[in-house]
Amino acid sequence: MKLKDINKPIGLGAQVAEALTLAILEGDYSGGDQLLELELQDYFGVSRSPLREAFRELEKKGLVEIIPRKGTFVKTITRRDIEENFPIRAALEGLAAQLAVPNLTPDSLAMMSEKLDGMRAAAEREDTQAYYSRHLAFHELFIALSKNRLLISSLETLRMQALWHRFSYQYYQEDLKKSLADHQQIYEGFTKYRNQPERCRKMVEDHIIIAFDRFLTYLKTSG
Amino acid sequence: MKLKDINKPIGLGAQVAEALTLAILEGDYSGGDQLLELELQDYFGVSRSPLREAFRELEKKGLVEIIPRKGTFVKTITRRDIEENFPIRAALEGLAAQLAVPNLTPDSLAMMSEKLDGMRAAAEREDTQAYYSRHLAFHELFIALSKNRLLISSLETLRMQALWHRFSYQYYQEDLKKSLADHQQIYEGFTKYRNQPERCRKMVEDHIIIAFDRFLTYLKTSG
DNA sequence: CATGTTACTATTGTCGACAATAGTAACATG
DNA sequence: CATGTTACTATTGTCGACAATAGTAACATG
Repeated sequence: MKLKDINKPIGLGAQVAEALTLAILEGDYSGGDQLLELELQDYFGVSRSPLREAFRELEKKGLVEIIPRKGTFVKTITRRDIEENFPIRAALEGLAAQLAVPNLTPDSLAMMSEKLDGMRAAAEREDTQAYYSRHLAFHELFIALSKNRLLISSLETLRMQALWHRFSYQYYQEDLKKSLADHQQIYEGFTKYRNQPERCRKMVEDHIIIAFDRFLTYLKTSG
Repeated sequence: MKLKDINKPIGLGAQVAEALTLAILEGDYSGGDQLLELELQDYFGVSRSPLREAFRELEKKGLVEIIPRKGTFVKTITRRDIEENFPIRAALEGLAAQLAVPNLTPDSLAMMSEKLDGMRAAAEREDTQAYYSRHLAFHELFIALSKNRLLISSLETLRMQALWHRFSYQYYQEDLKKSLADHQQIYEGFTKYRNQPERCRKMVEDHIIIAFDRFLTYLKTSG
């Protein structure tokens, strides 16, 4: 029998951390903004202990920088940050794909196909929002199948930062058709190359690098 | 002109975190041990605030696990942890090598050669301790040359965990000659394949995977 | 004896107060 | 006027106290 984790108690610190994470991801703060303890203390109605705990949590996620004796500041996303993030994600998602191959079951392939259908539907009605979240879920599928917990959690952090970048450049609209075709190919690759993990790795890695290139091109032409 | 970072003030929390990090890495604690606030409060002569801050720091480094309402516990290193760590490190150090290639200067190659000499000297007098620390420095050279700060800091964490593993299995003695030959080859690879970053990547990645295999074999035959 | 309840203890969670510091503004000095 | 000094304010750092909880032991109940 498999027992589910009993739900952990969630303290004030964790709650505040979650609220602040959302606020930052949604762009309520600008890079460089200081998170003032006194102010947030009033806002959330908690004392400074859980607040500072929350700050640590945010630091771990890479959303803020804590400078001793000065304060906690929302990180500024620079182009360099993006350029540093992508190659790492490409390497690690590629690795995840490779490790996922031996764990691919008909079931999991069916789930991927399902997500793909959802993406296609969203693309057809040009619902970028829906497309994007399903696209994230698609990636999460094979990442989870890598069964490497350290890899999964590392990618979670890296991908959150990428998500944040995305929000910062919110006018960026993906070419949904191109992206869909890419993912269709990845799915087919997983079905075809069941005995070539290395090939699946390269496939996913290249996919992310190409998406990155498109993004960079967008930055150049629009900025 | 390049200005050096002015030295950041270092609070009690950071000091305690450093002391505890060393204690854990050196094996003063066993996996599963609880870090009691009251006890450490007496030991370090600080109050609980900086102590809890230190716990967060340790959690970020992956050395402890904080369970709400129960406490902070030293992580237990399992074989699975090691098995999860190595492939990620291999992928990322490989990437670091690839990114380092365009930044390789005669100077930096000379430094690598120097480190290599130090390793050779240590290997000849069978000084495993010295060999190991120089070996770490050798890797750090090309990691730094990747000039990708996110990659550098990610690898720092991953490599610390590996270091910790090593301490846990302290009877593991590397075959210094084999290891030295490997690194000699890596150095030569960097000098020869200056226009083949991909090749350097594969070279370093394979190196770590092979070292990992040796380690696993050791675990099997000795455990 | 099996189970439920209560009381107690050890520990973490949260709070508000005071200390220390960084940054700034006003003033003093030559 | 340029620089040094002092006083003040806003903010983070640290502390000790009380609250809440988890875990255990003792007891009660049928």
